[in-house]
Amino acid sequence: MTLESQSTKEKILQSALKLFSKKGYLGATTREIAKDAGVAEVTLFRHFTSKEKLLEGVLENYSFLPELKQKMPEILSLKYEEALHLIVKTFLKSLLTRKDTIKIIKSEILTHPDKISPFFQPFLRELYETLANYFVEMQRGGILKDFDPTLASRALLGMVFSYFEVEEFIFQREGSQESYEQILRDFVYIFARGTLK
Amino acid sequence: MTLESQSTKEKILQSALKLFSKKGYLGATTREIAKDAGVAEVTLFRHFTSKEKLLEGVLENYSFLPELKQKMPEILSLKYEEALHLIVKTFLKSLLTRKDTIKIIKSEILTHPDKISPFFQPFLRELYETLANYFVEMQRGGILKDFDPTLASRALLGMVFSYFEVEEFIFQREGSQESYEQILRDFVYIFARGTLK
Amino acid sequence: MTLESQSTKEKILQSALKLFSKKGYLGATTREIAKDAGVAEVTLFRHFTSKEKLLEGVLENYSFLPELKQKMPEILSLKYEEALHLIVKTFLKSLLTRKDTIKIIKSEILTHPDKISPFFQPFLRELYETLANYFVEMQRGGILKDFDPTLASRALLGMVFSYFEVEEFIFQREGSQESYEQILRDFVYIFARGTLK
Amino acid sequence: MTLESQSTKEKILQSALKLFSKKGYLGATTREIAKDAGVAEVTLFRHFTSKEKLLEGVLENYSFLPELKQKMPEILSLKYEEALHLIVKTFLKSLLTRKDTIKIIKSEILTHPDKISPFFQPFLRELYETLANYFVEMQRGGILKDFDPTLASRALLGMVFSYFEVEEFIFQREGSQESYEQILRDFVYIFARGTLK
DNA sequence: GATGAATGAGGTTTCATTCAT
DNA sequence: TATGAATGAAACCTCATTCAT
Repeated sequence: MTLESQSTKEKILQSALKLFSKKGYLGATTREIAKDAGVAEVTLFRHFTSKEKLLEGVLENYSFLPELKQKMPEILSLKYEEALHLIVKTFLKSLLTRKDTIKIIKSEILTHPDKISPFFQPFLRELYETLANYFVEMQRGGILKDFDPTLASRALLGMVFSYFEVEEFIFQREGSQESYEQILRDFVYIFARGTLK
Repeated sequence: MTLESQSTKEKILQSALKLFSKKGYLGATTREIAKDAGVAEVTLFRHFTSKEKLLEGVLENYSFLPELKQKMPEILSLKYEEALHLIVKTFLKSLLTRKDTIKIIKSEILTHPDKISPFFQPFLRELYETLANYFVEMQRGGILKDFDPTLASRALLGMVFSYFEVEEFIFQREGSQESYEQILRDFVYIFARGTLK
Repeated sequence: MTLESQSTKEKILQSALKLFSKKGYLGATTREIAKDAGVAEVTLFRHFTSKEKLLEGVLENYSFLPELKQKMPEILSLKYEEALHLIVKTFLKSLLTRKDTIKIIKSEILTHPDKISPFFQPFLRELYETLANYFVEMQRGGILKDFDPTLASRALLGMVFSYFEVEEFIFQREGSQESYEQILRDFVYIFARGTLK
Repeated sequence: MTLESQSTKEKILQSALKLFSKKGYLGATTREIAKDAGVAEVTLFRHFTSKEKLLEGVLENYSFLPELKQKMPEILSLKYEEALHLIVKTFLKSLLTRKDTIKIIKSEILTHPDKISPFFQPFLRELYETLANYFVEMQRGGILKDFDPTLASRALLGMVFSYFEVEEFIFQREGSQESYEQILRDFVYIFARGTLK
């Protein structure tokens, strides 16, 4: 029973993620989400009270996980340029994996800032912080120049994110991890030269 | 007559831009757009046939202009780092000016790719091309290293755009030109060092 | 001027006849009638005040003319069966000529009885009367049996009208005068035998 | 459940029949149909998807039934003139019963031939056929002259239908079965004399 | 927990018509 | 006389949601 019901909820969430990301929050109707999930429309409301709660559910459920943090020890043991490469590779991988969620965030931040921001801002801050800490470490080690570490984080991640955004959403290119490999190398090369002492 | 009518059309377009960017295409109703423009709802349809045509009108009307190109001569006469600074400054200025249009593009690309892409892709390609040409010039002059010029364009503009995006849309920080000044300097510094021979 | 204006009015009436008969009174819009007539929509209202007045105009303008009456002398000089044949032939010809008007009458009598009846009832009554008078004449001459002459008129015309109706409107068969020739002969034959002494 | 729902659907169909026949398809609004049926407007759309489907529903639901066929054995056992009388009486009864449906057919055939024809043509053909078969039988028995049996069917039914049409729809006379009795007798008398050997 | 039936509110769009020129 | 621009009213239809089972 609990299992059954969990799975029902899960099915609804998956359909919602799929359809919200394809048609936007307003464009996807509860009717079609329910149909896609194979349940009656009312059942959706049993589980989520309102469409907005469903959106929240989707965002919570599929929230980013700090995979980067988990890789931090490995990163610290690598040479600077290799470390940067691992960082952006991990970042890009998570972007590709969360592509649907990112679509929703991008298209709903405008109309539901109150729903999106509280969940997305902390993630961003922590991401920047984590990377900035790494830069501070390296600056202390005398390896890097004395730049604003948070700003540099945003520069590096920004290059990657913007590239990803344009490729996937503007040019609609469905890139694979591998297809991004060389680009990441080039970005890292420029950034590394620009920040090394 | 023509003047009157143009101004009516213009008023509708402005209201549409405002409301589409605030509430999204589906979230903004023709009723409130008309009301905001101070005309009857039917009048809107006399001028645009359908809501979709209105969206097209908004996008066409407020289309980006290659202000960068116009500045190219001046850019070529400056020292590399100063040139980069002028480039990103011009770019950011246009982002801030077109903020509402960008909002619409970001949130509707998902659900109206057919409407948005044809108008946005060429602009992007030309933007990258223009900047890449500058890099090629500088590489020929022996000033820059031998990197992929288009990719580098995207790296530089990506940093700026991503920063702009996060500030304005995620952190909702209504930044002025001036408030971005130092950040642009820092980005340019990193990028310049990373690309100079 | 008067000529010009008459011709404008006439063009509108023709377009209205055409479109009312194709799409019904409600189905045809003033916009498309005006467009078909090659005038601005407002011009139509200059000439007819309202859509209803336009319908009246169409009905008046194209009203049936008692072509039968004009043929009465000839009819009286013919043998009974030949006379009947000329009568139904004349009747059918007028049906085929007025087909569009008949369409309108059939489809609008329901929703505009007040507009249609006053114009159509007198015509019918006169038609029946005229034919009945002929029957009375022939009964007095001892040629025909002693039946109700008006009822017999309606029987004869009813056969023809019903056939016409089914062919043209139900089976959509655009018949020519000639294609009806034999059918009329058969109808007349049955009716003649049924009424002759 | 099923019963409840059937009754709701039935109520809507009845109101639609009533209002379509009174005001025409375009003249009757879904709003008033729903109101007349005592349900919300949306409910109407839950059951019929679109106004056109509702029209189809009305036509299907109230389709003519070949009551004539059922009476065929009795007819065959009667004398010719009595047989004809029973035939036209049955026909007229069905016309009076289906008056509303006939109104709709008459007024919408023009604008919805695709909806009406497929449902009405087969009925007509079968009606003509059934009656023609009777005439053929009688011709074989040497009782009737050698005329085209289908044409004769249309002549007989045409007289009756046309009379009905003019009375009910043009003269708006709401006739009862009885009021038609004598007229039918007269029609039958003429037709019988005209076709008997 | 799940659902078929029902709904109030509101969406885009079209219509006949008027105003000002 | 003729018209381009504007409109109030209302059309069909859809949405998220509730009720009763």
